[in-house]
Amino acid sequence: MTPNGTSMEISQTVEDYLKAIFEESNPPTLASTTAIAERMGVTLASVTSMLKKLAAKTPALVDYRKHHGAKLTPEGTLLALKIIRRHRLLELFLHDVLAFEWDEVHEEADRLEHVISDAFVQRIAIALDDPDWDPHGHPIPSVDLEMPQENTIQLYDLKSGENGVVRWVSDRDPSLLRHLTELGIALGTRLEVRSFSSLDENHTVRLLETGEEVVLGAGITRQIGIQKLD
Amino acid sequence: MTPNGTSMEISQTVEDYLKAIFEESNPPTLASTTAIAERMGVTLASVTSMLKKLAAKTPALVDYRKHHGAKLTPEGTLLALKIIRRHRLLELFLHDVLAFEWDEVHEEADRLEHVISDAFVQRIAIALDDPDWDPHGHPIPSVDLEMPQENTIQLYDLKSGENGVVRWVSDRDPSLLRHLTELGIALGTRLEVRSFSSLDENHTVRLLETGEEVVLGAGITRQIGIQKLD
DNA sequence: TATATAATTTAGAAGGAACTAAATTATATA
DNA sequence: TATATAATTTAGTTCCTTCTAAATTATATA
Ligand SMILES: [Mn+2]
Ligand SMILES: [Mn+2]
Ligand SMILES: [Mn+2]
Ligand SMILES: [Mn+2]
Repeated sequence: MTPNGTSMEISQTVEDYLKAIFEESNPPTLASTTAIAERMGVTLASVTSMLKKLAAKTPALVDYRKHHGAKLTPEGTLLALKIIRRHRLLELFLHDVLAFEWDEVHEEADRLEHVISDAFVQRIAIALDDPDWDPHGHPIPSVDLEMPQENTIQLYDLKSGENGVVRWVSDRDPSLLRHLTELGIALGTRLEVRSFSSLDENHTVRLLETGEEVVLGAGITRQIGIQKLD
Repeated sequence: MTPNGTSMEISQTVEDYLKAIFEESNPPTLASTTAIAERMGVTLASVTSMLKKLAAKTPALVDYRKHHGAKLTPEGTLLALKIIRRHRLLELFLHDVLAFEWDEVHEEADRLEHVISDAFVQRIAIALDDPDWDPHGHPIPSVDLEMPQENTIQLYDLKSGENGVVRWVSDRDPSLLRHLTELGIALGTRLEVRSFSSLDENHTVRLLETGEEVVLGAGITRQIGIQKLD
């Protein structure tokens, strides 16, 4: 009997697949084989064979539609949330307690998340006072795996003249995070969109704290989450 | 180019073998296949094939003598020390920072030691102020992999009438550690051997702090390291 | 030295997770 | 609807690590 209440062993690899499928399946859609393969850095063939394995387990961890993709079953979702909780708690712990920069924590957490015990998770959760958000502003599932809700849009979708606060930033690319730090953009930064050019998809944005203006391409504005103001 | 200056990947499994060989080879002796197999909880056949692999690498990590056992080469020794440093720093970190009990840390560290980055090691070393001893009194190799020296004997070898201080305790068996805690034996505890019975190998020991007398079998006295007093 | 016992090695197989190359199915476009 | 292209699956291997069972070598004892 494993900690998740089912009786099966979950390998590190399976944990990573579940997380990838969770992150690729925006509720209505199925996660495509290609998207999973890209995210995991493995071959399409590897993904196919893993999806078949995950679907064949009892209970099934994914619902797999041949040639169309897969989505998590309720059991798979719980396991994914459990790993995401570990990942995000670890990130915050590394950041707040061990003084890692926000561009360093993701990679480290990606390895640690598979080996820490439940006791370890519990202890860092206590040390951090049961937090809701990780260093990139992503919600941390609670002990009973409920996700804190937030209401955000991509900076990309903020219209000219609108104001907002930075609520989350993608953590997949450390160099993006370092770049934002240099620009003076962090969680909580307030800003106003001055203009958008549909030609090159550049936003010109004014940072309200400093008054500075910066020009940001879609490669950046799609990686930033905004809560609208006003 | 890996951090150890050689160009090869070391799997978690190999790391565990190196550690086991290190711990089983008291300098003059070779580590026997049997001892390694027992320590690792694998089959003799598995050990043999791994020893052959480790000896075949360039540079060789072990010096393997068919039918007699193996010992680490200088390269293997450095790798082993590096892992042992991680292990012991982790144990101390778990104990001092995350409030793990001394009987809980070994198992957790045994998993974490293989996945933390050099940056993580460095940061916990700083947080702990570059410590010399782990929670069980074992020496922590320094950054340049030098072992702090200590001069201890097994409590088993302390003679009737002699005094000593507890300097280390084996951490392999959590129940032993909990038992010692209950008896009031910890690192730093001073004691005097009152008597030894060669019939059952029991020591009768007086704890100097409390004056209490306890009877300890060889299964315990061999797992405790003593620095002689006087 | 012969023999029994213990320790070790070899041979063959298996499971998990990945890969490449070939085959198939779906989708987009003419 | 036919065809081209993209996405996915299948088949067959490989690598790593472990295992069991059989064979071999070392050591202890008579
Ligand atoms: Mn992350
Ligand atoms: Mn991961
Ligand atoms: Mn230990
Ligand atoms: Mn280990």
